[in-house]
Amino acid sequence: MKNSIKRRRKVLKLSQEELAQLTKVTRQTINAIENDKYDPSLILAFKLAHQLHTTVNALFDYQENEEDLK
Amino acid sequence: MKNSIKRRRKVLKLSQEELAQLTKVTRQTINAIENDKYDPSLILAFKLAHQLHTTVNALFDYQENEEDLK
DNA sequence: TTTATATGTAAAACATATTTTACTTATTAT
DNA sequence: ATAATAAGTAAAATATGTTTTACATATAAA
Repeated sequence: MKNSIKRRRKVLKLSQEELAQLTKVTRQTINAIENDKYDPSLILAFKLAHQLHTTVNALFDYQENEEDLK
Repeated sequence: MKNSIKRRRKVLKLSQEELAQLTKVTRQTINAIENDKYDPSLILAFKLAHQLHTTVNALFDYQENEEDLK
């Protein structure tokens, strides 16, 4: 699932490390999610949306044909 | 994290089994999530929101003080 | 009141998300 | 050009989410 974390993070002039601290995960987690290694947990998605001043639905680009994925 | 899946599912007169099939998970997964055993993955949260005609943010009740949870 | 459908629950196996540690490359500032 | 900060990546360990199988209870229909 695509997301606009990197773009929105840069708008707010935050480093991966700073966003990691704000959401209480490691920098590697932020990096992996920005680079589509895996999707975050639901609660981390909410924290990211909150810190980036948006909603989960706006931050993540869910496509109908992702129906088969977990 | 609380959610309003059961309530919204009943509005649409769907059984847990039917919602499970629509979102391509097992009935036990729906049951566990409705009864707050664990939170769904992000992609399942999107599928549930979609089938229940709502958004992830509206379906799940994220609270700021859940900051410490994963 | 028996039968069918729906819901609650549990353990083991399996899949995915996150941390930790560590090293590398890229970008920015001095 | 060197130093500092930021970003990309990876393997192993741990945590969490999902399936499978199975059984129990509750609710609705015949």
